[in-house]
Amino acid sequence: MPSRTAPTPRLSARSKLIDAAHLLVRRQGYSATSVDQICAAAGVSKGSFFHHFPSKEALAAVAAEQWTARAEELIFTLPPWTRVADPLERLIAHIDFRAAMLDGPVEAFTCYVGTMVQESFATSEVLRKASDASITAYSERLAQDIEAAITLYGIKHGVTALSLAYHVQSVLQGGFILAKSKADPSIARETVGHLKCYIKMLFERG
Amino acid sequence: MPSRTAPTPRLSARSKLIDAAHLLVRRQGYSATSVDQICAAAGVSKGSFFHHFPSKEALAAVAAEQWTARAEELIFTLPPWTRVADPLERLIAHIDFRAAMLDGPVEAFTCYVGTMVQESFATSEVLRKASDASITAYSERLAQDIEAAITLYGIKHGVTALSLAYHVQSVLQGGFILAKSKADPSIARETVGHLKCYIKMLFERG
DNA sequence: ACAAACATACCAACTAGTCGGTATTGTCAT
DNA sequence: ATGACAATACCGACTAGTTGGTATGTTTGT
Repeated sequence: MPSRTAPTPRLSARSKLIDAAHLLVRRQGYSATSVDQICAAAGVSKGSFFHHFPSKEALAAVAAEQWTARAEELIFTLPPWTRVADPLERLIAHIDFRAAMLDGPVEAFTCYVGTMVQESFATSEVLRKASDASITAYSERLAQDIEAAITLYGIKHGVTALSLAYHVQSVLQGGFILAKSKADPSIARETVGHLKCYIKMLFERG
Repeated sequence: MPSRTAPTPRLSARSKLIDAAHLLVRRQGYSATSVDQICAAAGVSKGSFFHHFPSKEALAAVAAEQWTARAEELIFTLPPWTRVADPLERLIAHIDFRAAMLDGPVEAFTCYVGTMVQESFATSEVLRKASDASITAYSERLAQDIEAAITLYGIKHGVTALSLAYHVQSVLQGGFILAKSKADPSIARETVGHLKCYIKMLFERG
């Protein structure tokens, strides 16, 4: 005799909660997102929530780790241009890719950890560090490609790879804020255009 | 006979509430800041709060206007370099000034409206528009100086004044996020350094 | 049988906002 | 100057609903 309730693939509640956290926090921010909301969006009961996570803060921190993994895959692994041989070409393709992502509803391309750290940097070291880890991982990964491009082509003004990688992060995060305030991603694409222009000038043959 | 209670300069509760909102929202974000907290920080009762403002949202919107006025004065009027004759020199001085501001505790130099819009863009059109108005006002004001510099010296790649002004905003806002995640302003100064480098290259004689 | 996964009912603390009232002010006739 | 009067500024207790988190179970896979 089959059980009444569906077989419910186990361990899925956990990842559904993380997905829901990504979705809701990107849309409303961390504080404005309640545990009940996350549970409802994930289709999971509150008891289940606190079975998997000791607190809302703990879920948010795990969701930050997950966000890093997701970005690594979506931005540094899956796209075909990540296998382009020339590192400068790869870097420019990276910028173009980030610009192309800036389309559709704002909450679909903005950054989970960037949104979260704004509200939590002063009140939760756990969340601040989780956000920092994600941003740092992205920047250090990107710095590898930049470093290779510098080695191959040189760069003006003694710019360092890691510093430029953080600058890329900065322009993206700032672009998200402008896109939010205008409810329109075009301004963010424009700002990333400036970034591309800057990088190309840095690598131009003097 | 003097009255027992102090003369209490009237209308001060209103501005004290606005100041408290700036302080607390920059530190904790909008949602995490309660009306009670704002009242306590301002030394004002809750009854008084709702006498001056119909809602928390309304205070936040008025505080955004006030933030614009404050920025206009602090950044575009008071500093002596705003009277430098050469517009390009003035623009570079502006960037240097913004970089120099990035010092001390993070919540002391970050942006009230940038923080607020992150959480409210999807849930409150009132706050989104109030934030946008502030960011737009800053950018359009800065674009005047950039326009003058372009007229005088020309610029590479057909960059427009307003677009570059928004790029400046973007880098600043992004720098704030990095500073928050690292609990250290130095990374933000570095990113503004890249911005300065970009602008100088754009205006270099070809 | 056993532990992990899930659910429901519940709690104390906190939330934005209301309400009835008091204190302080400026205005104006005297 | 002074007293009457209305308007504005201010106060703190209250409410209805929400918050993160807990306590106590039931279901499920092995």
